[in-house]
Amino acid sequence: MRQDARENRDRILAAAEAVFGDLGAAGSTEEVARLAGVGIATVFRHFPTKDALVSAALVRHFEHLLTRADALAAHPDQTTAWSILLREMIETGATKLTLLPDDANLRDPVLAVSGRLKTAVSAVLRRAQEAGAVRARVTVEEVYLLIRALSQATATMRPDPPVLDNAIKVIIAGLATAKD
Amino acid sequence: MRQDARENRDRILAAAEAVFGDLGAAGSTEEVARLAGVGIATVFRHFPTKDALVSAALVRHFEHLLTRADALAAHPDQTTAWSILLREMIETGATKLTLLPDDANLRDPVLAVSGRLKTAVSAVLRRAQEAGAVRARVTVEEVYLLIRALSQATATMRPDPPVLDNAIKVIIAGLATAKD
Amino acid sequence: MRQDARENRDRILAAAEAVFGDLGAAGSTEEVARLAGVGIATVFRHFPTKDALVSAALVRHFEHLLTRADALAAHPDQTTAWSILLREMIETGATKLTLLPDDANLRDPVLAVSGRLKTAVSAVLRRAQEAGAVRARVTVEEVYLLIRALSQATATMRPDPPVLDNAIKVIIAGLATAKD
Amino acid sequence: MRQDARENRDRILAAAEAVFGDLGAAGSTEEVARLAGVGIATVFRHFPTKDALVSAALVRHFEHLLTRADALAAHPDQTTAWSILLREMIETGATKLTLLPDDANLRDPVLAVSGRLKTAVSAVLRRAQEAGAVRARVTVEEVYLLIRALSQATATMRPDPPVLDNAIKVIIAGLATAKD
DNA sequence: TATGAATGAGTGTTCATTCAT
DNA sequence: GATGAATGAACACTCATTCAT
Repeated sequence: MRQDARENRDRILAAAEAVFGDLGAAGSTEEVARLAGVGIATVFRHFPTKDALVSAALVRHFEHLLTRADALAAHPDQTTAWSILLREMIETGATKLTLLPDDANLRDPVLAVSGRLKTAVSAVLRRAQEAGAVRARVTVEEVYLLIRALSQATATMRPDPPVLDNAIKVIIAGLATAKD
Repeated sequence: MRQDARENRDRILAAAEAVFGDLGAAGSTEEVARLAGVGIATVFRHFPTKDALVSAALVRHFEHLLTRADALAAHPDQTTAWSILLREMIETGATKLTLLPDDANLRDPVLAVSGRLKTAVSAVLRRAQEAGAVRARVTVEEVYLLIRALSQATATMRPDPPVLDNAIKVIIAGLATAKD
Repeated sequence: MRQDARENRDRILAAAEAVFGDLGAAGSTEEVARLAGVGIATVFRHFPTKDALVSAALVRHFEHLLTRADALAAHPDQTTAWSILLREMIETGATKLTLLPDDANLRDPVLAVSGRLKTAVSAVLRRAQEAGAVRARVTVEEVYLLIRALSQATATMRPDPPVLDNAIKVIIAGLATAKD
Repeated sequence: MRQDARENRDRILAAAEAVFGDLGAAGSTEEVARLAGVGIATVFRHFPTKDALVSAALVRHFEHLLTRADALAAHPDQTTAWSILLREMIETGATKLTLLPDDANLRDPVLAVSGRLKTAVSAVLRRAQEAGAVRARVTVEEVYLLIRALSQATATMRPDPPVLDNAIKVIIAGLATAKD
């Protein structure tokens, strides 16, 4: 791939994240092209389908979160690391893009990276549990559900920051104390 | 209104709740008509606009929840009442339909009934606080955000029931212990 | 036909003239029903088709003009009679309703009464020619065209009354002096 | 704009003039597309709205007439020039398209060009008055009403050419002799 | 290879006409 | 005989996707 092509690909992905992050998958492909400053056909040359574009944007986002999770795994204070990761996943809209019609549309690459992400999050979670910040019986499944729920709600409902903050604190407190 | 008309109206509303609950407001009016077993024009005779249809479905849902909240306000054990209400609002998809483009589209009746619902929920919440089941500093705002988030996520992600159950327990525990 | 049925028929026709006179054939049948204070099905019981309704309204209008033309034929001053007839046909919208898609839709009764009207107008015209108020070579065809044109324009463009008045004077003067 | 696009634009405008000229603004956009030999979406790419399409067709027509009026202003015989202009405006359907629902829909460009056209017509009219071919008291308002009326009638009623010709002669004679 | 014009299926909405009450 | 609810075909307009330049 030539360099200008790669640059275009990146600009398109960034635009896609902006557009679909705001509007969900209801955002239009043409809007993505406009924001990226390229023609619509260029978008389709890089991503043969709208679904493919959304998937690629998801992958990009998951890769970024994966990097963060790995970094936080090395944090000296695992209690703090855990709450930072939680907050970031919610606030950066880990799943803004999960509004996809149905999961069957998700391409393999998405499943692959989201699997790796889940593993990384599990690792941070386990350390937090060892540090006593999260109850032992909590699994990554319910944590994921809570993260995705709040993250999606943040994208669609745009709550006041202090309200969101309090809600996150409730979850952190709940994870620390919930009896199974 | 004639009896057959009223029956159709009900069938249309039920269909609308199913369609928009699953797909958000992106669901199509024609799909609603098909599911209700009526012609498309019949839908528009009853609800002059897609917005009006979505609003009416919302109102119906909110009215049902309002009834439940009022009933639970008389429950002998307010701690239990609170957790039942929370669970029901999440599981019956209190806000499945909240994916509306923007709240400005919401007709007055929606605002009216949703206002009354919030008041009723606040009442149950306050009793739960007096019973010590919820921390005093918690406000209805963050509770609402958490409910809507989980309820929306339930509609779009269809988590396994035990996972959802655990997530709800986390929230209940968090509300009981979160420091402000 | 029962008396109430006949009354309904008349109310419907009057409403049709009002609605179609204002909006052309683009006016809606339901609006006619509303204005007449009857149900939509009643309109269709009396006139099986929208075309039939428009035609009937036309006939009514033409019959009224026919009466006027016959009366004016007996007027002592044929020059005055002619200009009165012209003015009335234009101002009452003799052809407001001529915006019909195509004349093929016009039912026989319309053709019949419009033929009789044309004959009556021709008679008044001939007298005006004998009185010297209109040039001999003028035929009823061009007069009709001018009347329908101005009448239609009056309905669709709603000119200021003095402007319309001046335009009518131009036509009357032209008819009196035009060389063939 | 690419050349094929410009060609399509022209074909669409020509089709629009044919369709709306015949049927008034009641003609359908799909019919325009069919006649132009393009897909419906192509029409909307060029003209974002039906109103915009009708307006553009109007502008095209008015611009053509404006050119003619300016040319005729230089004609050596202003009496002849006047009657030529009148005839052309009527026969080419200066206002075929004036059946628009309401003038509020007319975009600024339409108002602009129609204003310039009226000015140009006024100039030719004034010269004709100076040449004695039109009475001094006649204003452009009543001339415009007559032109638009006959032109609209020509479009909707398709009179025999000699009948139309005679009607135009009546108007020309009337303008020359009408007392105010 | 990148562009932007063209496409056709789909969406919300209206309206003449038919049918159950 | 009158009512008003139901119907489906049509219309204006949008959007993911393909094709000529």
